[in-house]
Amino acid sequence: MRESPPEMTCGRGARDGAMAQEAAGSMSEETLSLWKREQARLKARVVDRDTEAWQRDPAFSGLRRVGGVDVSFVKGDSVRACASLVVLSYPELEVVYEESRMVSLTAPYVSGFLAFREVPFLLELVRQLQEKEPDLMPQVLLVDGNGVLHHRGFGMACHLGVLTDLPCIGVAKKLLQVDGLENNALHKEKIRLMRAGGDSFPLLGGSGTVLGMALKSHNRSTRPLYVSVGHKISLEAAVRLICCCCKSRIPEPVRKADFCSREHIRKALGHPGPPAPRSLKAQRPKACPRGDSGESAGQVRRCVSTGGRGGLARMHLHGATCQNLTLHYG
DNA sequence: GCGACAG
DNA sequence: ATCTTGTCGC
Repeated sequence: MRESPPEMTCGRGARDGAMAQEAAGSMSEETLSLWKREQARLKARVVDRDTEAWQRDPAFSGLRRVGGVDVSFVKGDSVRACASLVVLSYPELEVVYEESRMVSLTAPYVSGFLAFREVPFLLELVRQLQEKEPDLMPQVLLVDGNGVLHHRGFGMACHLGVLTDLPCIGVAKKLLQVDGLENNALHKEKIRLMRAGGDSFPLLGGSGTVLGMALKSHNRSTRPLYVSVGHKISLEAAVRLICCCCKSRIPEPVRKADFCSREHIRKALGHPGPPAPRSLKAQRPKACPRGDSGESAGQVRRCVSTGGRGGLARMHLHGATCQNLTLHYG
C-alpha cells in the first residue's frame, strides 16, 4: 500500500486552506489513521524512566558507548538519502563504529510521522551492527528529532527505542509546537535567560505534564536544544547525558552521524553535485529575515566522568526483541 | 490571507 | 531535510 509521491497527486481539494503539508496532501486518510493506530499501539511500550544502572550514577559510571543516528538527503532528490549510525566511546566521545548506507525513501515527510519515513533504515543499521559487531552495540541512542514531545506523545525517538529496545533520547533543534507549547515571546524570553551551558527549563504541555526540556547545550549557544524522553531513560538523565555529549551545540554522536551521512552522499554521488531533476514544488518564499547571529564553536565545559566499571547493562537485541526489528508500516 | 511545519 | 553568503575561530 504505497502512496503516490507528492508530484503525482492531482489537486484533491485539500481542506487545509494552504495545504499545510504538501506531503500530507498526498497521503490517504486511511494511511494516516493506520499510522496513528500504529503509534498508539507502540506507545504503550514506552518506558519513560531509568532502567539502567549507569543512568542513575552521577558520573554515568558503566556507560561506555553512546550511539547517534541521522539521515541526510540528496539535494534535489525526494527519494535518495543516506542513513548513518555511529557509536562513540564514553566519556572520550571517539568514534568506535560507523556505518552509512544509501537508501530510497518511500514515505513522504509528514510532520508527526517522521518515524515512518526514517526509522526503517535506522532499524536496519542497528540490526546490521547487532549481526557484525554486537560488542559495539550502544547503550543509548541519540536521535535527531523528538521523543514524547510529539503530537501523540510518540515521536521518532520513542519509535526507534521501542523497536530496538534500546534507551533512546530525542534531540530536536526546533520546538515542535504541540499540546499548547508555543515558540512565543515568553518562550524566547526564557531562552534568553539561560546563562550558562547546562541551563534548562521544562516544557509543560497543556495537561501540565513535562514533555521535555529546553537546554542550552553549551556556554555560547544561542539557540537551545529540545530534549525529550525516547525510551528507557528519565528526562533528567537524558538532559544530563546530552550536556556531557556536547562539545558544540549539537551532541557529538548526532553531529558525527550527520557528518558521516553527508560525506557518504558526497562520495557516492561524485564531487560534481548538480544534475538532479527538480520534481518537487517550487520553494515557498521566505518573507522574514533571519535575525539570529550564528553559532560559535568553542571549547566548552563538559561533565567529567570517572571512567567506569565493566559493562553492566548489556543491550538485549536478541530473541524476542529481534522480532521488533520487523518493519511496521505500509 | 495567515500561521505552522521534528526531519 | 536542502539551498544561500559571509563571518569568525582555530
